[in-house]
Amino acid sequence: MEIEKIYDPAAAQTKWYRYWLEKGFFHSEPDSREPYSMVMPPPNVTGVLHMGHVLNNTLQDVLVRRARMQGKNACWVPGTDHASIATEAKVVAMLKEKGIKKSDLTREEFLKHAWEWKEKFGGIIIEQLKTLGCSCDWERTRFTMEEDLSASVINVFIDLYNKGYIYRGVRMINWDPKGLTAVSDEEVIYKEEDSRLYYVRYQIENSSDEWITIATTRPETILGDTGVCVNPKDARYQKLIGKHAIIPIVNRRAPIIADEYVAMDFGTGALKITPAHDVNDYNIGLKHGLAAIDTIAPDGTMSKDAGHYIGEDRFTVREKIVKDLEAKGHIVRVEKIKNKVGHSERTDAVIEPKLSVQWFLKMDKISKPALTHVQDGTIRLIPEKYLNTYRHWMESVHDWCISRQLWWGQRIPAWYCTGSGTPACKEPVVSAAKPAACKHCGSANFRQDEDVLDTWFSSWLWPISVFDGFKSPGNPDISYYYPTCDLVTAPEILFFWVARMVIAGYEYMHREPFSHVYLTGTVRDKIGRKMSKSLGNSPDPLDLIAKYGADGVRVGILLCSPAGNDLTFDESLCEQGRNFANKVWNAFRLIKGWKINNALQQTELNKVAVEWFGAKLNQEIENIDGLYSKYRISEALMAIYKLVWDDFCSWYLEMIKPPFQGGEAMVDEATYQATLLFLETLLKLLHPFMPFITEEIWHNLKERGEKDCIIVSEMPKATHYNREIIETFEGIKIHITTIRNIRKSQNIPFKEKIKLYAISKPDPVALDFDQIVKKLCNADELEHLSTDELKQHSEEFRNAIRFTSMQTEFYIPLSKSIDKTKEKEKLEKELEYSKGFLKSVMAKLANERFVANAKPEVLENEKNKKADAEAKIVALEKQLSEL
RNA sequence: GGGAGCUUAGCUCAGCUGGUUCAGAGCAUCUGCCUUACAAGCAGAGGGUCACAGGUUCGAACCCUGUAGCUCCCA
Repeated sequence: MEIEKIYDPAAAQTKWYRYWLEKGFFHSEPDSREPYSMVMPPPNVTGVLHMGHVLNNTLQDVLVRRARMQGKNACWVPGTDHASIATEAKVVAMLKEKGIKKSDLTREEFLKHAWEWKEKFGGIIIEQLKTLGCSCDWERTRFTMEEDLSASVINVFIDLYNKGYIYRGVRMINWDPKGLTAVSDEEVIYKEEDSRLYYVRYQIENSSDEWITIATTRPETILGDTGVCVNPKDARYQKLIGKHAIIPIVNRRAPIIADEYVAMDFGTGALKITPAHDVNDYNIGLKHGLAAIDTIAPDGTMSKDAGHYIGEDRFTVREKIVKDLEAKGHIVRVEKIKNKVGHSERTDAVIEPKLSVQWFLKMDKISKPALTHVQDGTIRLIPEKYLNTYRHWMESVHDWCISRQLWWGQRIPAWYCTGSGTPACKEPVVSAAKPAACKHCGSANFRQDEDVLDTWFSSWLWPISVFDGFKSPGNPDISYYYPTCDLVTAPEILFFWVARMVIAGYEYMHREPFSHVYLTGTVRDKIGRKMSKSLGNSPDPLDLIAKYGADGVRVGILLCSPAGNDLTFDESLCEQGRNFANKVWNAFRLIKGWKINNALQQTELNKVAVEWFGAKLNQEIENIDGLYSKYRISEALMAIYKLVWDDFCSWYLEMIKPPFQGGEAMVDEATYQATLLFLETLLKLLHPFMPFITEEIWHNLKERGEKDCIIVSEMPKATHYNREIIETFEGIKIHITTIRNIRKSQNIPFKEKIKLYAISKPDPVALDFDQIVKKLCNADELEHLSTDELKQHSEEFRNAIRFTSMQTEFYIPLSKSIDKTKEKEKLEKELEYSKGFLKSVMAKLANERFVANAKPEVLENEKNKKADAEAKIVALEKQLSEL
C-alpha cells in the first residue's frame, strides 16, 4: 500500500474524533483512580470560536490528555454561559430586525424568543471546540441557566441574604444607557478621549457682579448641580465659603462649601457638585447634606427633573447648553483636554454614573479566605506575577453590585407586597417562591423584583454547580472531582470570575475550587493589537483548521504562548505546525517502508545508535516532565519538537537508515523493533499537542485492538539513562558538522566518498561512533593514526585538508589541490580569536582579587580554559605553517 | 493620579543562585543541494553595545539608582 507523501489531516480528524467519542474515552465516572478534573471557562452562548478560545482550550486539552495518559481519571467539564447583557442585546437586535420591539413584549414572550435563540445558536461554539480536538466529557455539558444551575444560584442568593451578606441599597452605579442596565465596575472600560474643559462662571447670590468660575467636562450636568466646592486652604475663595451661587439656566441657589477633596491646581480650584451623576460628587454631597437631583433618564436623555431640554440626548444637550450659557455670558473659556471616559464593555456606550436601587453582595468578610489561601499557596497562580495584582484587588475589594436591569438571567428572588400595606410592607421578602401572605398586612399580592442577577453570580458557582454540589451536597461526583486541579483562563477575568469562584469555593465547600490557575496571555495580531471582531484582525480558527489541520493550529498557537505573556499570533506559526505534522508523517512513512530481514545481525553502528537515542529520549522525557510541572507548556512542546525533528529524524534515522537494495530497504529485527518503540514513545509524548496525527500513525503502525488507542496509552516515564553516551555524541556531532563544513568549503559533493584520518588518543566510547561518523560523512574509511603513523602517510597527506575539531586533528586526502588561500584566511581568523580569548582568560587569572575571591570550581574552569586555548593556538599555528 | 510589569538576533521569546548550560532557541534570512521518508525537505552559514546612563563587585543580561519607551491593572 502506497502511503501518501503529504499528510492529509482532514480525514484523520473526523475519523478519530468520532472513534474517541464512540469508545467513551472522554467520559469520566468516579472510580478508584486519582482524579484529574478541570472545568472549562464557559464561553458565552453568543460566542463563536476565536483565537483566544483556541489558545485557552488547546492548553486545557493538552493538560487533560496528558493527565489521562498518566493514568488519572481525567474529567474536563464543558459548558456555556448565558451572558445576560450580550445575549439580551443579540436577541433585542434580532427582534428589531423582525420589526418587534422589546417593550412590546411581555417578559415571558421575550424569554421565549431568547430561549429559541439560545437553542439555535448557543451550541455553535461547543461544536467548534470539537473540531479543535477538545477531549471534553460532553455528557457533562452544562449551561449556567439550566434548571439545576439556576436553582443553585437562587438558593445561594437566599442563603447569602439570610447570612446578611446581601443587601439592597441606593448607590452610585455604572449605568449603561444603551443596554439599559447597571454594569459592574469591572465591566467599565476607560478610554482616553479628546474632550473640552469648559470654564463656566456662576453668579454669587445677592451680588451685582461677583462670580465663581468652575471647570467641567460635562456642562450638561449643570442642571443637576446642588453645590460648589472649594478647598478650605484655597486663599482665593475664602470669602465665598458659606455663600451661595446661582446655578445658571436652572437659577437654583447652591451653597459654596469647603472640602479637602478638591484639587486646587485643577481647573479653577472650584468644583461644581452634581451628586446624582458623579461618584465623587455623590460622596461629597452625602458628607455635606446636598440634595441629589437625577437629571438624566435611563436612556441617556434629560429627565423631567432636569427641567430643561427634557427628552434630548445628553450629548446633544452638551452642545446646546454651551451655546445657551455662552449667550448668557457664563462661558469664560474653553480648553482642550484629554480625559478618560468610561465605556460599557458590552455596548460601548458612555457609562453614566447614576443613583439607583441595586442589590449588593458585601465583600469584606466573605472574601477573606480567597486572599489568604492564594497567599499561602493553596491556590497557585501561574505566572506568579499576578499575585500582586490579585492581592491588591482583594485588599481593596468593593461590594459587588449583582443586580442587572435585564430579563435574560436568573430573576432575583425578592418579593414586594403590593397590598394596601404598612410602611414595613416595603421591605422585600426574599424567597424562592412567591410568599403566601404578607407578614405585615396579610395581603397575598406580591410582585417579584424585575431585575436579574449578574451572570458572574452564576458562573462563580461553576466548579461546584457542574458537579451538582448544591443540588445534592456530598454526591459521588462532587466528592470525587472537587477541588478541581487546574483552571486555565485569561487574566482579564481574574477578578470577575477567578477570585469570585475562590470566594464561593470557601463559602460553600470550605475548600479551594482548584489548585492551579494558569493565566494565558492575550492573543494579539502582528502589530500588537488585541485580536477582536470589531477590528477584524482575527483569523477564523475554522479556516485555519481547514488550511493547516487541527494539529497544525494547536502547535501554531502553543509555539508562541509563554504563560501569562501576550502572544503575537501569526498564521505562519500554523504553517510551522503543519510542516511539523508532515515531518512526523514522513518519519513514519520511512520506517513503515522497511522490511525486516531475520538473516541480518544488528550492526555495531545500529547498536550504538539505538543506545544513544534511547538515552537521549529518556533525558528529554525528564526535561519535558520538568517543564510541565512548571506549566511551561510551549517550552515542553518545543522540547518535543526538537527531539522529534533534530534528534530522531536528523540524527537517529539518518544513522540507521538502511540502504536501498533491489528495491527494498532491509533492516535487522532488533533495530526495527527498537525504532518502532522509539516512534511510539515519541508519538505518545506528542499526543497531547497533536492528537489526530498521532492516533492515525498509532493505528497505521500495527494492528491494534479496539481500545488500543494512543489517547488512552500510558505516557512514557523517564528511566535511568546513560549520560556519558549523550555527552560523547555531542562531541561526535561537532566532528560530523566540521567535516560537512570542510566538504562544503572545499566543494566536495556529498556523493563523493572521502577518506578520514584522525590523530587522537582514542576514547573507547567515542570509537563506538566511528561507523556513524563514516556513514553521516559519507566516508569509506576512518582511520586513527598515532603521531608516528602519521609520518608514514606524509606523502599521501601532502595534498590533504587538515583541520581540528575538539582537539582531534583530521586529515582528508584530496584528489585535486585544495584552495589554500581560503583555508589560510579561515585559520588565521580562528587563531586571532583564540589568542584574544586566551588573553581575556590570562587577565582574569592575573587578577589577584579574582583568584582570591572566586569559587574553586570557577577558578578551575578558568585554568582549563587557558590550557585548551593554548593547545588550540599551538595546533592552529602548526597547521598554518604547514599550509 | 496610584500600582504592577516589560525592553535580549530581522520577528517571537528562553535565560533559575552574578562565574562554561552565558550570550541561547524557534522562525525568518543567506549559501549549496530535486541525495529512493519528507523542497511543507536536506546540509551548512551569517545575525546581538542584552533599551540608555551611572553605581556595587575580582566579575553584571542578571543586583542597586536614575532616564526613556511600551503594556496592563486600579481610580
